[in-house]
Amino acid sequence: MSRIRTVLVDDHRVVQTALRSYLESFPDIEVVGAAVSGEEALEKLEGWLPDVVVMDLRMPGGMDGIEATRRVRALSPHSQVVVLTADTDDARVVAALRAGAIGYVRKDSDPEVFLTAVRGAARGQSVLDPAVAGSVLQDLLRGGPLVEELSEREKDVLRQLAHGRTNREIAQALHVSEETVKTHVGNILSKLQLSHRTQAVVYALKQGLVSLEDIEMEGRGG
Amino acid sequence: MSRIRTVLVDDHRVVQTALRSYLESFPDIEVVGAAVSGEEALEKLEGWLPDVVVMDLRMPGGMDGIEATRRVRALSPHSQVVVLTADTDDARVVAALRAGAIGYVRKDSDPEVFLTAVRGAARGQSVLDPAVAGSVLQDLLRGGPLVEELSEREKDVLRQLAHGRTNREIAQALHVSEETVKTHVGNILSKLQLSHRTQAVVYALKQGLVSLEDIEMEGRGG
DNA sequence: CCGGGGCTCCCCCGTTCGGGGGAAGAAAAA
DNA sequence: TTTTTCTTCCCCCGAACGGGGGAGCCCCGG
Repeated sequence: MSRIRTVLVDDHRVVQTALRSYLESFPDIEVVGAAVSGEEALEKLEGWLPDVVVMDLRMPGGMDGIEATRRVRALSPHSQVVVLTADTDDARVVAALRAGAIGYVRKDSDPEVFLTAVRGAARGQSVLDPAVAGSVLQDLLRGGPLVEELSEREKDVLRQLAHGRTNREIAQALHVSEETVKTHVGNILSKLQLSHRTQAVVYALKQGLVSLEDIEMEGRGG
Repeated sequence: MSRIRTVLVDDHRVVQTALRSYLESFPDIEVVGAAVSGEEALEKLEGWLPDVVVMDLRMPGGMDGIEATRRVRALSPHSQVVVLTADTDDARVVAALRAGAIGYVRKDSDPEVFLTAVRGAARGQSVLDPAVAGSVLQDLLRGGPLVEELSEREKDVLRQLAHGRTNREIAQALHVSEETVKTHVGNILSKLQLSHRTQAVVYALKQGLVSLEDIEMEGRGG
């Protein structure tokens, strides 16, 4: 039986290299490629022909791990995606599974779980980290992430909200009237079933719509 | 010359195991121990007698990597601490260096940088990730993180803010009047030189005062 | 063709925020 | 000791916010 062709997608190159070293210490696993972004992974995917793609959810740049998972599955249905992430947030895990991931392992899990997930994925078996499988399934049952219900414009406004801007500032940034922004904010809160913009910001961050690192603090010296 | 005695402190056990595999592939490095928390590392430190402690900043539990670094240095001055973290936020890096770390490497750096930092630390040399060394130095010059200027009570309020609560809700949670909360919020914004509570929330998250994972979304159907 | 959704803008209204001021007690620092 | 800081609470006021309504425009799908 041939070795499991594995690809690593993680923007943390130190971690990526370490994972490669770890996985290759097992004779049944072969690391045939690695990428630091979803874009890079997709470019090279057809050249690698992997059985398993180990995907980090949290990545900088335009494409996050969820979107990357979706496209990997579309481009190469044979390749199974195992999500390996530090994320403890159920919402994003659920989104990843919806996007076509077959396995999910947290970085703080026992390494044996990770190995099992990779080997399982190669056989088409789903291995979910037991630490969160329960709550994730609950999430799946009770409906998907509400962000996806947001229109593009509403996501724009939500991103602006996450920068701590007022309606007026958002109006200027997006070149619309303050009234329009009010409408969007109202619709966002309504769709997300929240009541304050502060909650919307936390929600945006949890969903990965914006990254904390992307936010330059305004209005302070420094 | 004997091998560099190294200890890994990272709550991500998958990553920790992978790093061990990676480091041990080099003949001059020996991994003599590993811990998933600052507490565990300190307990076993004197048994390990490491030359280098590789420390992740972001860890759950009572002690974070910064406090752990401080105590490692106090308990075993021979052991040099290299911070290895996904954190892209300067503030916490500066805090870690203040706490006595000699090296700092981001997880998305070139693995070579990490190796250099470990080997340098063993010789007492400081290796700072060039990707951020500049901005970190600026931070050091312009003074420490503003959070430290906040009183305990103000941090309590800031944590509440991060949950998207209104002044009234915070008042109930902390068992004080709404007026008191208003005072605290005002002082927080003033001290942090911000103008909206939403910005304060982002600030709290960036500083690690609260973790995104700690925040249970309220006010939505779930 | 007509309906629905998205984007834009406007009105009104009550609530929440943020900033200004002051004040009292307790605890810690000078 | 005096002084400062922290914590608590109160006042007033203007600005910002959230919810409700309506309206016109465009585009896509039935």
